[in-house]
Amino acid sequence: MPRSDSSGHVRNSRDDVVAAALEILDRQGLPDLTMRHLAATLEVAPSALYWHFPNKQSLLAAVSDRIIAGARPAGPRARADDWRAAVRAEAGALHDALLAYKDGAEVVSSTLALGLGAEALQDRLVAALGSGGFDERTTSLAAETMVHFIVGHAFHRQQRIQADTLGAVAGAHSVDNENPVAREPQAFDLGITLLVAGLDAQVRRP
Amino acid sequence: MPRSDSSGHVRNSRDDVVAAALEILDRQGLPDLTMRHLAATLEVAPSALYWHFPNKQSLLAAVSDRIIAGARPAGPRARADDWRAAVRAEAGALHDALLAYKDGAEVVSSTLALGLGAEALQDRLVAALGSGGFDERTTSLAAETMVHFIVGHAFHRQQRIQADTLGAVAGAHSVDNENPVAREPQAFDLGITLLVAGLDAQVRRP
DNA sequence: ACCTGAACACCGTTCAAGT
DNA sequence: ACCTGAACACCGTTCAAGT
Repeated sequence: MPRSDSSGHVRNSRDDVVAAALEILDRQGLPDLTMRHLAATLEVAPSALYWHFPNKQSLLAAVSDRIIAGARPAGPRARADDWRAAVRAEAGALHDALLAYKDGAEVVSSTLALGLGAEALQDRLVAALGSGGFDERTTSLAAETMVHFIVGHAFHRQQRIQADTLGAVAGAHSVDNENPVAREPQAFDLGITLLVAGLDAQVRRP
Repeated sequence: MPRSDSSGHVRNSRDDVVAAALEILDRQGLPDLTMRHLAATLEVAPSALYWHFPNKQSLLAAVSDRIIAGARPAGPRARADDWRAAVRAEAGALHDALLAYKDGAEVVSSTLALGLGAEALQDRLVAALGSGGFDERTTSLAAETMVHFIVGHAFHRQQRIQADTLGAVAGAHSVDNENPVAREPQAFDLGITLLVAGLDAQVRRP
């Protein structure tokens, strides 16, 4: 929450800026998340944002980190020694977090690719894989593969949701049965199943 | 190759435009591939490009399709019944194609996510999986998972190459032994191995 | 079939200066 | 510690008109 000083001027903290950015992202989408638009929302000049962040990319990195930090595994906590359950829970939580904000997957994807922040994604999967007894190399590689799948899948899916939203206005046809978005959750689970099965095989025949 | 008409004016075909775009991409990178810069290269006004393409995204989709079409499996052709070898060959070829042009993975990634073109990527993997005897659903899901991995991995890697290129100028330190890019090819193979092993398990216990 | 010219409505970023 | 004002150097896209 922004505070005003003694003269009534509103002053923003770095967190205020990130929160406002996240709100624009979720309500309007990434194309509308411009420095100028964000500044207008905060009622400051665009140049004021550069006191908080050196450039737009680092702002987006902060937004990414916040999106990922919001990932919470649902359901009962997995037993500490059940790496399969732990991986499924973590992957599902991360997937949901990316879908929680409009264009969330795209923002995280770009931040990830540029090598700024978002390492939390991989770190959490590495931790979930911990009790599997894999060597370090296999663990980090498996985690990386899963990150690519999770982010790629969420990105792709979020785009289809948006296309469907526009198409629903224009096309006006759409049988629930054929809705490709509706059967997506299963597709995500099956992808994770495939990766877990691959790791399983790796364990038994190393 | 552009042709000139009787009055000596150069006229560009759609293919000329794509070729010029691909050249800018490879030499200068995606940030420099602007409609205005591309137009200048072709010695036309920026608005001329809109006779060939309705917008920039569709231009990038055409560029993506060309990048993917350049993927050629290396080595001897796999036996028709060996889906594991076929998948490995196809995945490797697609990976190499994405890396063949600067920022190639990023261009294909965005086109893919936006749902314009680049379906050839998934189609080729579906074909390679053909002799595996998987049901249609498993096949298309496995192909999709692989696409996410291949593109995500190549994107990530291409970004690190660029960071290293810049860092080499600034940092001036870099022991070959610790070079993270150098040990990447193996990482890619291991990821594919994981996915193939997962499918293998799926075959035996369906 | 392919292009020009001019305009519209924007961008991210820098920097000296202000409180 | 946080912001303003003004400027720089760009963008993608549209559209009437030209050959």
